[in-house]
Amino acid sequence: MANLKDVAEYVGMSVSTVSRVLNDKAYVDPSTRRIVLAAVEELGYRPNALARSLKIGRTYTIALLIPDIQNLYLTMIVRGVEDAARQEGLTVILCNTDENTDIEAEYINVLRDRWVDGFVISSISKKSDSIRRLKNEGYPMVLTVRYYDYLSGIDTVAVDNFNAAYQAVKYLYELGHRQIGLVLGDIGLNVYKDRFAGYREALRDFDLPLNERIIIKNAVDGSEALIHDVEMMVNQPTDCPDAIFATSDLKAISVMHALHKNGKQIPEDISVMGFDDIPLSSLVHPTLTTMKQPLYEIGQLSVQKLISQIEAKATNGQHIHSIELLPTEIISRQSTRRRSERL
Amino acid sequence: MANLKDVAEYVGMSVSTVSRVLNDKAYVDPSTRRIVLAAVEELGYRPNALARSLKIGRTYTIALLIPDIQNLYLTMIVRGVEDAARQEGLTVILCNTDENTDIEAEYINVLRDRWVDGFVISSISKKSDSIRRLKNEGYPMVLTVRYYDYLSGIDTVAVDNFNAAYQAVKYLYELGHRQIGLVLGDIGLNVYKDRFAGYREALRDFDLPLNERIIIKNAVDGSEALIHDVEMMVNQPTDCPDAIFATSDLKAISVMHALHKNGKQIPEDISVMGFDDIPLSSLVHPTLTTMKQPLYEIGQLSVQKLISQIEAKATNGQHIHSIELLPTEIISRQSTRRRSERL
DNA sequence: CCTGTTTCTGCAAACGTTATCATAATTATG
DNA sequence: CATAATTATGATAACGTTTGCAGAAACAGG
Repeated sequence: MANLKDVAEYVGMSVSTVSRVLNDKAYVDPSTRRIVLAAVEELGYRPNALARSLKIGRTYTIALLIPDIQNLYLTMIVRGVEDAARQEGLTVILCNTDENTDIEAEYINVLRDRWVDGFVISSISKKSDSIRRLKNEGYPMVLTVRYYDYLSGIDTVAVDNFNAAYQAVKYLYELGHRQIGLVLGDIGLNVYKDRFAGYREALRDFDLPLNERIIIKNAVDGSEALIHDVEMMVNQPTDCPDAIFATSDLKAISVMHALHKNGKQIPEDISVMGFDDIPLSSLVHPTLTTMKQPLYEIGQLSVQKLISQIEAKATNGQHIHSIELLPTEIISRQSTRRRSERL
Repeated sequence: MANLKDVAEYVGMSVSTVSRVLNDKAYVDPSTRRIVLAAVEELGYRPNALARSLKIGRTYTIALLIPDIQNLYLTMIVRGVEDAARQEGLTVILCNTDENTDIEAEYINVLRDRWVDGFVISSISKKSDSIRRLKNEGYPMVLTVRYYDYLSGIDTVAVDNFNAAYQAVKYLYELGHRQIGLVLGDIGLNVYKDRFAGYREALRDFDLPLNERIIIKNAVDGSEALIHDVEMMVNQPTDCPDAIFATSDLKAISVMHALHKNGKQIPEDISVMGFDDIPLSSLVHPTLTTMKQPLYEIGQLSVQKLISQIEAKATNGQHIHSIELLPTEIISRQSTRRRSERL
C-alpha cells in the first residue's frame, strides 16, 4: 500500500505538501494540488487512519455499551445510534455487557486504550466504578435509557418514566378498568422504580387501592418464571385484574401467552398494555396497545449529544450539559378495550 | 496519560526495557521486571493501542456487516460473533448496510483504512465489487448465512438450506398435510432459492403437485403486504393450504396474524411452520414449530474461521479454506399438529 | 528599488509504540 | 584463565501521519 512518502516521491515534492493537499489546509498552489491529486488517484493511495489518529488524537469511533442486543427494544436504539454515527462519519463498536460489571470494565479499559472518541452507555445496572472513573477523566459519554443519581452531571437521553406509567394507568382507568395489574422489571433500576412510582401516583389520584397481589416485580423478559407468575396472578379467586400493564412489550407478550394458556380472552376478559412499541407489537395477536418510547430517536440524539461533547473537548469549547426526556405516546391497538358493563 | 517514556524515565531505564517487560519478550532480569511493573502500577500507565497497532499492523478489531440489526434472526448471530470475538480479545464494529451497496462500499473503505483485522459479512444481496476487491487483496473475510457463487473461494458458514426446507416439508407431509403452502423471502438470494428447491424436491418425492397459488415469493418480514397476500391465499375457495411453511419465523408470525384475522384456527385448520427459531417463537400463541438454525453458533464459528485466516496471514502460515454447513433441527411446538381425519 | 506582506513549499519534530542491532555484563566451557 | 555462549540493557530506526517553523518566491505599496 502506497503511503504519503511514496506519493511525495512520485511527484517530487515533500510529504508536507501532499498532506496539505489531502487535508486542504492553507496555501497550496492549484497546479500542485492537481498534480498531487492525480498521483493519489494513480497510486491508489489511501491514508492510514491509525497513523492519523495517533497524531491528532481522534479515532472517529465511538463505543456503544448495552446489556444484550437480543433485547428487542435495544435493536432500535442501536440502529438510531449507528445511523446517526454513520452520518457524522463515525463508526460504532458494539459491546454487550450482560449487565456484568467485569465485562463492562474490561471493555472500557480496552476501548480507552484504543482512544475511542466517546461512549454511549445503556448498560449499567449497579454502581459502576469504571464508568465513574471515565467520567472523572472527562471522557465524553452519554447515558441512554437508564440513568443514575450517582452519575448526575452526565448527559442523559431517556423518557419520563414516571409520567409515562402514570399516563398508561390513566388510559386504562379511563377505559373503565379498576383492577389494574402491573408487571415490573428489575426493581433495582431507576427505570422501573420510576414507572412503579407513576403507577402508584395514578392509583392514588383515581382512588384505587394498591394491591400487591396483582403486582409482579423483577420480571425477566421472556422467562418461564414470568409466565408462571402471571398464571398465579390471574387465577386468584378474588384479586384477578381486569387489565395488566406490563412495563415492556416483551413482558406483555409473555402476559398474553400466559392468559391464552389459561383460557382468558384478550381484551374481552383482560386488557393488556405494553411499553416500548417494538415492531413486533403490531404483529402479535391481538395487536398490542403500548406506551411508545421513541427508541430510534433516543439513539440518534445520544450520538448528537456525544458529538457535541467530543467537539467541545477538541476545541476547548463549551458543552452545555443536559438531561433530555423525550415524549412517549400511547399507541392504541387491539389488546385493550373499553369495559362497558360496569356494576 | 503516562507513556512508555515516562515510565522509563521514572525508573531510570530505557523504553526498550520497559516495552520488553510489558510484552514479556526475551531476557529481562526478574528484579528490573518487578521495578518496572511497580512503576507501571504507580503511574497508571496504559499502553496506547493506536501506536501499537500502527507498528505491528494489527488492530484486534473486526467488522461485522449485516443488512439490519432489526432483523431478529441477526441479533443471535451478532451475539455469537461478539462473544467469540471478545473471548479472543477482539472488538467488533457493527455495520448496518440496509442491503445498500454504496453504504457497504463506504464502510469497507473506511474500515480498510483503519486496518481492521478482518470482515464477517452477512449483508450482500447482489454482486458487490467492494467485497470482491477485498477478497482479491487477500483481506481476511468470512461470509455468514448468505453465500454467492461469484464469491466462491471465500470461507463460508451457513446451513444446508436445500435440505432444511426438504426436511420441513417432509415433516409436514408426515403429519398428514397434502396442501403445503410456502412463503419465501427475496428470491434473488441463494438462501431462498435453495429453500425453494428443497421444497420442490420434497413435493416431487411425495407426489404432491407444485401449486403456484399457495406460494408467496419475495415476502418482506413484518410487512402489511405479506399479511394481505396470506389472506388472499387462505381465502381461495379451492386452493386453501392445510399447512404453511414460512421461511423465517417472522414471516410465520405474520402468517399466524393473517390467519387469526380470518378466523382460521392454528393448528386445527392450518398448521404453520417457521424457520430460524428466534427466542420469540416460544412466546407467541400458539408457540411456533420451526426449523432451527444454529444462529449463535454460526456467529461464533465465523469468527473462529476469520481468526484462523488472520493468524495465517500474520505468520505466513497456511489457512485451509472451507465451507461449513451447520445442522438444522426441527423444533416441534404447538403451531403444527397431526391431521388425523384424512379422507 | 527597497521593504513588507502574502503565498507556497520543505525540514524536522512530534504521536507512542515495537524490533533490530550493538554492546555490556554475566555465566558456562574446556 | 581465556574464550565462547548466554543474559540483560540501551540506541535507534521504523510505522505513517500532522504541524510548527523557516525560508523562498511572488507580489504589493511607497
